[in-house]
Amino acid sequence: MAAQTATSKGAATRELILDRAYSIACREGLEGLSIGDLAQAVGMSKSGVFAHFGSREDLQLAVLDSGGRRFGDAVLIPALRAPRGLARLRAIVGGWYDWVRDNRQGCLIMGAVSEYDSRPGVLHDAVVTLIKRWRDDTARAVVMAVEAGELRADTDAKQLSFEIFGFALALHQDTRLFDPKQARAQAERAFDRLLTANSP
Amino acid sequence: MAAQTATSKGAATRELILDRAYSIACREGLEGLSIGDLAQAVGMSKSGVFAHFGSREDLQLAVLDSGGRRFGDAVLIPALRAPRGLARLRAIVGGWYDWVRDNRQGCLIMGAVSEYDSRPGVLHDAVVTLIKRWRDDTARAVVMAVEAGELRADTDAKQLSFEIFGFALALHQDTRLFDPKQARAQAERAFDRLLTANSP
DNA sequence: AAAAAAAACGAACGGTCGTGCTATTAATAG
DNA sequence: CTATTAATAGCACGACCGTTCGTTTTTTTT
Repeated sequence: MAAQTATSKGAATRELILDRAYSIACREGLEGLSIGDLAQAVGMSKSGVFAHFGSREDLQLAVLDSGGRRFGDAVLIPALRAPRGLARLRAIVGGWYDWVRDNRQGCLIMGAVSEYDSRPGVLHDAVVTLIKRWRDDTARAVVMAVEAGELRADTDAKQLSFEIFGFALALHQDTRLFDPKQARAQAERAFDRLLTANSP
Repeated sequence: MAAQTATSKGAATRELILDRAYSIACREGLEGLSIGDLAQAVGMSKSGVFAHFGSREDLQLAVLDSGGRRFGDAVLIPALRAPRGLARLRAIVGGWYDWVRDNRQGCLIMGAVSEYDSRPGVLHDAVVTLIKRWRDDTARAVVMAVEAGELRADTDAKQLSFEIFGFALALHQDTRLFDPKQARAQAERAFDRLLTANSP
């Protein structure tokens, strides 16, 4: 069978479809993503698109998953290159703030949280898993900063990451509703004040 | 014509419709609210419901407006009975936290923010107006607390209300995604820490 | 009680939705 | 180059969408 190409034709177009689907879902939400619109966006027939996923729900799951990967690649992975401790925590938060700025048309994951937070189902579960992992990563970074002696020893990592999340949510909201630059400045300042309040 | 009844029949059923619409939209969002479902929920015909609003968009606007009134009645108005200053600020935040707890099936306004933050139109504008007023009320309460000497004189009211909003957003999210009681505790603590950090 | 006005109904319209099916075309394997 | 398999198109389906319109029922006014 010899060395098989990395991506067969099918997998390649599936990737293309997911790409368009992601950008539609960023604006319209996962619930606002329709197969007809998506097919038109990629220049295929509805059934052609549909065949790649088997159901709308599976499509939504795949898009959500791709959104999680994008965020990981853009924010979490780069932050892992920063040294453990405060530097890495700053990298996470800074990357996240940049993410909010750069995805001005909407953040898929934030939208998905709103859409599925009170609606049971596989998508709800997927959202919970995504956010939990993300939150845990943040808390872990806090713990390492404590261990490095860069934050007070009695710092509550869960509490701190709760507050960090709050600032990011407020930034996200204000960026879209009001003035992005001012929102960014306020978020930066909020985070800095949080760090000084917890500095040893 | 004599003393007219306060509400004609039409206005009364309109109110009933809005009531059901509100509770549907809390779960499904304003975009997930369909006239057919709504008609079934109130036991009327689709066209009967429709006639009260003239268009779906006007229905959505009316529901959003009713949501704003509900929040005002439940949180903002009661807080005005607290004396100016820190007491009133605490009342606003506490009432808000209670609101998140009591609307477990979802907050209409928070959902609307997500749905329309990046989609231009009358609903976007209505959401912005709603949030802006709400935020200004919070900032005003902060200013009065400063004037009363209960917060440091150099307190930045906009900054503080940004952070308060962040905690409420995080509370909202965690309440639905994770553990409501823990989320509440974290939000309380975050707010308290904020106040102590800014106490004179 | 009769007349006028308001409210609700029922049926239909053109669309779009997700989803099956059956062909047909394109990519891969031998 | 041929045989096999994977990928896509085309079409139709039942369901629901928001909306319109004419009719009927209910409420209000005279």
